[in-house]
Amino acid sequence: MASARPLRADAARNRKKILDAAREQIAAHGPDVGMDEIAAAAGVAVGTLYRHFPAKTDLVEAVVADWLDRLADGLESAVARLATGSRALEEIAAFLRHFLGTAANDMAVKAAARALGADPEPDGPLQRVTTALNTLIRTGQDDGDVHPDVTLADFHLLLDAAPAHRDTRDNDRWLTLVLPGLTTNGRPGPTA
Amino acid sequence: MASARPLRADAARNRKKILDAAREQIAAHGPDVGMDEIAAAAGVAVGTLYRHFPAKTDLVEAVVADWLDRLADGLESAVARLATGSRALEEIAAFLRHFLGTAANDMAVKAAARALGADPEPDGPLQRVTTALNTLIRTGQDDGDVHPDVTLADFHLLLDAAPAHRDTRDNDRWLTLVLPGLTTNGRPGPTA
Amino acid sequence: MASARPLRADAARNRKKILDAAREQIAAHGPDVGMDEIAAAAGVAVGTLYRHFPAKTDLVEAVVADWLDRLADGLESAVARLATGSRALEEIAAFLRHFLGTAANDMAVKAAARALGADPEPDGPLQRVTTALNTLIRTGQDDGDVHPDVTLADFHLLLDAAPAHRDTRDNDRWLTLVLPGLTTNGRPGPTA
Amino acid sequence: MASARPLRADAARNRKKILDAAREQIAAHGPDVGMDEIAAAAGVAVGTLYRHFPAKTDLVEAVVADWLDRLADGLESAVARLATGSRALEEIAAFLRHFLGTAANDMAVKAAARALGADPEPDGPLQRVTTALNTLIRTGQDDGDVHPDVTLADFHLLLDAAPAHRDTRDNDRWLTLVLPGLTTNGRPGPTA
DNA sequence: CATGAATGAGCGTTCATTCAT
DNA sequence: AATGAATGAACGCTCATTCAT
Repeated sequence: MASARPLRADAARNRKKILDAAREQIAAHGPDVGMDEIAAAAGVAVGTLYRHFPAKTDLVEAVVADWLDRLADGLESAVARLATGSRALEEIAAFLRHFLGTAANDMAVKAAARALGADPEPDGPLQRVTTALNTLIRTGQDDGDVHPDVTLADFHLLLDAAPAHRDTRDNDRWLTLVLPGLTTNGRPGPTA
Repeated sequence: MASARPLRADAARNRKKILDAAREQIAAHGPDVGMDEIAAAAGVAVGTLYRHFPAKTDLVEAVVADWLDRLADGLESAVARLATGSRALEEIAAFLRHFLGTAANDMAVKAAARALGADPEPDGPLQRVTTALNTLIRTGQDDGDVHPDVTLADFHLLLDAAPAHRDTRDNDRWLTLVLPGLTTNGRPGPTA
Repeated sequence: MASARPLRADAARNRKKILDAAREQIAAHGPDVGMDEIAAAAGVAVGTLYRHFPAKTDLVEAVVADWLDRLADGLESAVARLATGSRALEEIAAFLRHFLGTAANDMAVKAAARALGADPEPDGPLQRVTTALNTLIRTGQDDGDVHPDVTLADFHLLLDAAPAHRDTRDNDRWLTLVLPGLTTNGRPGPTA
Repeated sequence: MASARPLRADAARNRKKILDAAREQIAAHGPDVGMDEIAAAAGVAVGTLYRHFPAKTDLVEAVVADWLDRLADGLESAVARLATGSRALEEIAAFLRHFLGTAANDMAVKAAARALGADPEPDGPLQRVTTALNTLIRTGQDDGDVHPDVTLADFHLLLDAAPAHRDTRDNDRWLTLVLPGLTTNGRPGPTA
């Protein structure tokens, strides 16, 4: 049972072009870029855009889902690395750093992170992110690195409106400030 | 000799009504609310809005300035309390908590925080905020509580990304996570 | 039976200030200047402006009437000079030249000339202009200078289309082109 | 390879409908008619207006250009007729008469004539008008009919604010009054 | 009477969305 | 299925006019 539509080859190609163009345009000019501009950037007509995404909302959601997919890929790789001796806290830090870097995707990412709090439809990319992140957190806690009261919700809280600066220095500094709160070292908590 | 124009009693009342309505509407529906809606919420006609604020930009800026004014008041009180034995770190925490609470102002506040990085016109409310916050930081560092490498820019970084939730529990949790990074305890830094 | 209202001294002064300001502003920025701008230029508040002229139309009409008054003054002087041997055709030429010069009043004058076709309320300034101009025409025809078929309507026709340039050279050239059609020399007509 | 875009059949039809409606509306109610009114008169939505003419300015310019195009057609036909024995002065008179008749286009024509003094972009309709008119003038001068000092600028002067009456009688009379100034008969000039 | 703040219809323009080609 | 022209509600803003002070 394929998910409703197998999608012809050229249609799939168009879908990708649109998604890429949308990400770029939204990143470059904020979420208020016109549909026409996105269409032009994708090299298609508006009509085509609407054939793939019935409303602007749908397009934005698809961009976010696309982005979450990549995040999930990264996180699952991180989880895999745990088996080869990598330390969970370091992977978490790397994830945060990567998130902020990607967040050069700026405005769109905000909406994306906001979606982190939304309904995680089973098997959706959000579910994969959630699962992988939870694994990292629990492992980090087992290692004694991550503070025992840390949950997924904390990441939501921190990343919801993460600094969308494209300045690496700012991102690094933000990490420096925020990481202690997640660790046993920085916050000798109830369990310590 | 008031600053340029004494402003008639009823005009001043209207100005306040508009500012209040604008804050509420922007908080409720984001910065894209129509001027007509703000006017309706304020119980005046659009023309009146424009008499007081020549362009939407000016209105938003005024809302932000208004909010910064209150922040400055709070911060200066905090600075004053230092003289009576209050501890700077505690005042900083209180300030952050207050900021998040006020930030039920939601979207508008974001713009405000963003303005923290903007040009601090001398004697403007931003200048007052800056000055007071710097005093708190420096005092906290002299107390040995605040990490020596913390600067005003760090607050900008953190507050820019502050969760604009109106949930007190979330706000408290955010503070718990973020505070360690600002202290010598949480982050035994280079100086320690 | 004074014409409805004797008008207090200061009110009369205000009326004049407004009229002058209106002429200047309309001349300078076209007939679309805002009432506020005219009021400001007159040094009064809009309300005062509306007390004197219930609608913008009335103000413009008053400006035109004012201008016609001056024209009438000039024309009546011209008529008076006929008695001392002045030639009517020359006076007509002088009048046209003066009209064009005044027309540096530009846009407003157009409306004025247009009004020349409007209802000439008895004893109004338009009536004076009409009477004097008719006298000049008839005298010029008696002199054998002005073509016998020329009427007041011809002046309306020509002046309606007068170039509202402030360039004297253009005005002189226009006169050169137009004058022959009004004379027996230039147009050896049916009677000649 | 048409000039940039071939334009779909229906789009071209709409463009014409809009241009026609604009000419009519502007003629009827002056250049300040609302875009909505023009759109309604054309039987399209405002958006369509803006698709064809990005700003009101562009629409008005197009109306003028359209009108100049027709003028140019007429003038070039006149020039062509010179070869078949037609007299230049008569063609000039016919042109003026036609201009005034067309000028029932009223207000729009004013702007058009004003444009006559504007930059004659090469190959634009204005250029064609200029060229043809110059030919007529020069030929008329060679014929000994048109006064030797007459130039294109004189036509600009006369037509700039030509009587936009739609009354044929008025137009004929205006021509009668103005023509002598352009001829050697009416104005026995320096050369005569 | 003068003042100037308030009114609100109207304007030019944009843009998500629809639909004829 | 793709195209891009058409739609029309909505927006920010202006300005002649009214009316409380």
